[in-house]
Amino acid sequence: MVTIKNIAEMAKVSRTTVSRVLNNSGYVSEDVRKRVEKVIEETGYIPSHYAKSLRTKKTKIVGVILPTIQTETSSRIVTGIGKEISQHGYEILLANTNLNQEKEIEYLELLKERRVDGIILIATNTEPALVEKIKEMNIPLVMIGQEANGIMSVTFDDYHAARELTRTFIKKGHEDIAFIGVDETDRAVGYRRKKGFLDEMAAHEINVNEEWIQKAIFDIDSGYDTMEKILSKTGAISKRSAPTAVIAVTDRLAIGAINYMKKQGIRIPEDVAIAGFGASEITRYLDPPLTTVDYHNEKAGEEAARQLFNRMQAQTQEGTEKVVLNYRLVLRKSL
Amino acid sequence: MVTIKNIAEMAKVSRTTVSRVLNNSGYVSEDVRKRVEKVIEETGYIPSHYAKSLRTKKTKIVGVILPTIQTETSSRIVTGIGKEISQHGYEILLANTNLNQEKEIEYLELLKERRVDGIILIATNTEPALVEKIKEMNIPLVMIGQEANGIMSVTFDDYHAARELTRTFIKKGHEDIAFIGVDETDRAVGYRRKKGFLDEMAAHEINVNEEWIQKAIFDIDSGYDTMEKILSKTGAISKRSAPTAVIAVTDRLAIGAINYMKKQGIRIPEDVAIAGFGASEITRYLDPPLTTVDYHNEKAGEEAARQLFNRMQAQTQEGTEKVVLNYRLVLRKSL
DNA sequence: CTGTTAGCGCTTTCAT
DNA sequence: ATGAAAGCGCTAACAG
Repeated sequence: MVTIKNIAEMAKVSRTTVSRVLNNSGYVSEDVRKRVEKVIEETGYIPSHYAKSLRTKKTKIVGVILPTIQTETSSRIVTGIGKEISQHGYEILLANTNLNQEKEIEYLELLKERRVDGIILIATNTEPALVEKIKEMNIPLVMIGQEANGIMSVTFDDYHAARELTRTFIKKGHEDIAFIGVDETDRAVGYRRKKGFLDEMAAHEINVNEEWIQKAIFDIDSGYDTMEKILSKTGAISKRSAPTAVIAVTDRLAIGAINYMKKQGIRIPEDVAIAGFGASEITRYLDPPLTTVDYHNEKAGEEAARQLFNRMQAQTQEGTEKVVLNYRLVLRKSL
Repeated sequence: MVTIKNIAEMAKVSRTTVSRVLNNSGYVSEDVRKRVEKVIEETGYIPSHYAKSLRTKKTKIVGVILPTIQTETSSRIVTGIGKEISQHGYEILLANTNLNQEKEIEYLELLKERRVDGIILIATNTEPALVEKIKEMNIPLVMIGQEANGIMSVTFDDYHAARELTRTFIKKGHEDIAFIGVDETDRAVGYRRKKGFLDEMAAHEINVNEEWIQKAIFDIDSGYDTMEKILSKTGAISKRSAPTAVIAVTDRLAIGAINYMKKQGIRIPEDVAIAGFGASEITRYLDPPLTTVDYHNEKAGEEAARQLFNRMQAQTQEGTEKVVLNYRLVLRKSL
């Protein structure tokens, strides 16, 4: 592999000079520059980025830790991050935990070993062990999707989105609304969306039927099963014996629920209205098209990258700006 | 940032010794090892991976170039790659071209600059400029999804998958089959799948209606539009005036086509049968569930990683093994 | 405008 | 069993 030293010798200049033409820094006379460039051209020399890093203390890499790349949310966020950072000559080092929470901490260490300039964490939880680890890392880090004390974050306005969505159902005359949620260790998806729903119901003084509030896991089949469970419950509190509407905390859960209902001959939205969260591409093409909440995931990725760069420039570890992105209700025929 | 030198001083040993305990290489007496480990523990020292790379000439990074991460194919492949390489202490450096072909070549240079140990390219074309660039790169590289002379690859058996799928349609009594393809610069998806279709039709001596063979681009709406176009054509060659079946080269195209047909009141599969390729998750949950071809994308990623490691170990740049993965027809109600 | 020198943090002979 | 010395490829004072 040809090095800067070889180039210097061949062009009969010093390594410094070669470095200067490489980086367009300092003075280099035209003819020397030409000579050096010619040699570089001929040899196909490509400078070693990590040798450079050793001196400059900058790897120009940001580590991205995520629970899985196989959701539209994640892949859109990663796309957004990539767009923003590539403009600054940065690249993404990918750390996929495959939903294994322990690996989040492992990967933080790994990324430190790699001396990444910053980290973006697409989080699914805010467990103390994780938060603590992040704080002792001493590397600029921004979290997406969850927020925690003293950590920079870009989050979605889950609470208000859930409230507004719920309000929309209520306005359409629904009172018997079922809710398919997920575990509350996921503060954003599990806790806040549910709280938004409950608070809005309470604000309208509508009783909720506890049996219609169920917890699922993150996949389509679970939406199916959970819907079955809900419909098997009689409405002890409610006037009616079955809900007229369902709010699912993700589009996939909603799709599963719809599948179960269709199988039972329940018409959507005539018999039961439904909505999800996430605005996954397919929701537009479902029959009927699914009402959902668009969170601008790609923007979130871009924004997180911008925040990260801000912090990286500001030499300080102080300040923990948090940005909360807005959302957009996508009203479609399912409601 | 604490370095190996600091540790050495604090433990009153040489850097060499610290290095030895770090890497479990050579002899280190028990008490010295203990002493060093204690200091490492106390200081929270984490060795710099790229400083190590500078000496060892191994970055333990594989670059992954892909057209977009926002398809299930890509994200599954990346997951597969990640699983395989993380077992060897490798990480993924992500290079997302966002469907900009020129960037493929740009990123090859970038990855070389980063001195990645190997590259996996999820390819959408095999243009001469690209192939040439790859060959002069002198870095182990395996291509996924496309194949080219002298380049290692992991590909899907598009040709036979298309033939078998077509045969299945024919066996069910279909002769008037429309085909929604894509541009043939994509040899795998555009050319091979089409060729498989045509050859199988020819083998059964069934005439194809040229007007029912249309070219789309890679999105759902294009499937919709193309289906509209096909149904607007009268069947000049065929006995009937409209196709009784449609083969779309991707699931998304099929979904678009289905949406158009549903809108026209065409029943599936009673009036028109349809199938796609890719086995995207949603196909199971469509109404009716979509017949499709499962290509085991995650396995493809793993396999590509394994091939890459083989090549990286074999010091030679010789040999260009190509593996062709098998597929699985997923027969569902849409056919 | 150009070169000399030193050093980033690590590993690897080669001695001892 | 441990250490000294050299060097990986690059950049950054500092001289001149």
